[in-house]
Amino acid sequence: MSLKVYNSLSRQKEDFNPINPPYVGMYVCGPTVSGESHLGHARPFITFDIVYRYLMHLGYKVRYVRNITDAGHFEEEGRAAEDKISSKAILEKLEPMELVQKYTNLYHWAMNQFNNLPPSIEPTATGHIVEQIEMIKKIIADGYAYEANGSVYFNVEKYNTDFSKLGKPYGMLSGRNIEEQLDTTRELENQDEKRNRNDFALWKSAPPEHIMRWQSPWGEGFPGWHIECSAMSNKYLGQEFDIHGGGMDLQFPHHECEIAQSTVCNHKTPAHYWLHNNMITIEGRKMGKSYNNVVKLTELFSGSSPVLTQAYSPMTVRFFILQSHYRGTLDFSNEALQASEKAFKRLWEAHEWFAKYPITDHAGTDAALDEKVQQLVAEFDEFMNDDFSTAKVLANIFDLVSVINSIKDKHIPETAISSNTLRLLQTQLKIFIEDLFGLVSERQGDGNQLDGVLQLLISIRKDAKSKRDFMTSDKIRNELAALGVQLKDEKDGATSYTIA
RNA sequence: GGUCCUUUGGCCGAGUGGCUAGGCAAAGCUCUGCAAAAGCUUCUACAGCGGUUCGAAUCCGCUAGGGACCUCCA
Repeated sequence: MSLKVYNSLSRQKEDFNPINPPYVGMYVCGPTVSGESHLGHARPFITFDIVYRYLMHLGYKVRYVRNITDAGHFEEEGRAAEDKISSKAILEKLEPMELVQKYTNLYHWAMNQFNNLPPSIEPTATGHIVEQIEMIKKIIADGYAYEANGSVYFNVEKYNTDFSKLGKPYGMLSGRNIEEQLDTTRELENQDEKRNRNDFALWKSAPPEHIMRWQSPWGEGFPGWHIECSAMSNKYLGQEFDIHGGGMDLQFPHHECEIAQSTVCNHKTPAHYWLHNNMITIEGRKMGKSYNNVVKLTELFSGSSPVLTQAYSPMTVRFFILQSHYRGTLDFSNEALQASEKAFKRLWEAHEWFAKYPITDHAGTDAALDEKVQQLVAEFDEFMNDDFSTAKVLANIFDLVSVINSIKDKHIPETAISSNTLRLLQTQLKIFIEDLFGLVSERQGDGNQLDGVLQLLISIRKDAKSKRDFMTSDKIRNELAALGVQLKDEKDGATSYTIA
């Protein structure tokens, strides 16, 4: 059974066959670090983290390249105006790299909170100005770009005419017909420099107040919005590579432009498989700056956004995202997040208990149950191979959580299921929950000292209970609960605790 | 205006022709000093209308609602 992925280019699920197995090259569009990451940004990075982890699980050697866009317009609220006053001392002026550093750090912090694996290479746009200029030169030399007032534009019409003959029209990824577009595109600034409305900038001449600028054959300026991904994917993954990922909103024009640029330079469509995650919505609308409905990740984790009734942990969010398919929209609401929070807790507690469960050799007494467990486990791979259906895997895992809890509470004897099946379950749950889904324990603060104190309180409470002194035992339990420590009397007489 | 997508139970969300999705919430029971947790049971939906079919949430058409992209955007 092999992996199938939905390819936006062909609009269907295809067998995944890398160009040069066991190697796989994957490029994912990273963030623009001119502001703080929000919940919407979490989706692609968690989605492609799962893709990355699963490809490695299948034995591929993956080079995962995810860029950081740190070139362009960089302004911080309240500081933008100051910057234009040239007489300011250097430390008072807006230094773009300071912003880049600040938001890059925050972004890395958030990725870490989500337990996303770092990519193999994380190139920056500003670190690849030379490569971008070289690529632009090549596009001009081939006749597909022209200069105007120190800016360079890609000639979309010429590209479309020439490459349509080769079956690669502009718009092939997003399913757009460029001829139809001409009358529907809105009026933009600097249209006069362009020969055609569909043309896009490869290099922009920098006006005097623009603080990020580089020397180029066309004068001082900065690269266009699409060229960096072409230049960096080409450099680190080659002219042709396996997977290109990103959010659906990047399909047009960003990815379309990437295809055009790379195709001119290399005469090849850069990526074989284009994977796009769908958007996170809030009350049915896409989360985005223009809608004024963003929930920043720092607000999400601290609960400080006005739309949040409480804080949600990184694992709750990760679990929430995994419960849906990456190609569908996912609607955010407090109710939905709270459901995920509880569900994740239940899943994790069962997994944590079962992972340490000592299994002794025995045959199973309940063949039907044994078979059901095996079936549920076997389907993990099947579902993941079907375009990364994490939601279905989780549904199966919850069926298994019931089985595990039944064993824990002795509603089902351990011997019902054969030790071989139990061991398989143990192994596979660890692989899928921890290694592939990247879920981790959220328990914090259970250092040795704290644990010792709690064990002491539990022991005092147990003595009180045995003397039927429920006043004392309830006082301990209730006051600990008020402090966020919840005690739980287990079936075997022991008491466990969880810290909120 | 153009292109495309979508509409699943109180909420979130899988699912593309016949078989229980799953989670959360709610109700009952079991367990229990009480509580929490857990287990079992119940709630069995597919926007509306029409068509295709032995059979449709799933395919087709129409109607209505919602959304995305066309502009920086994950």
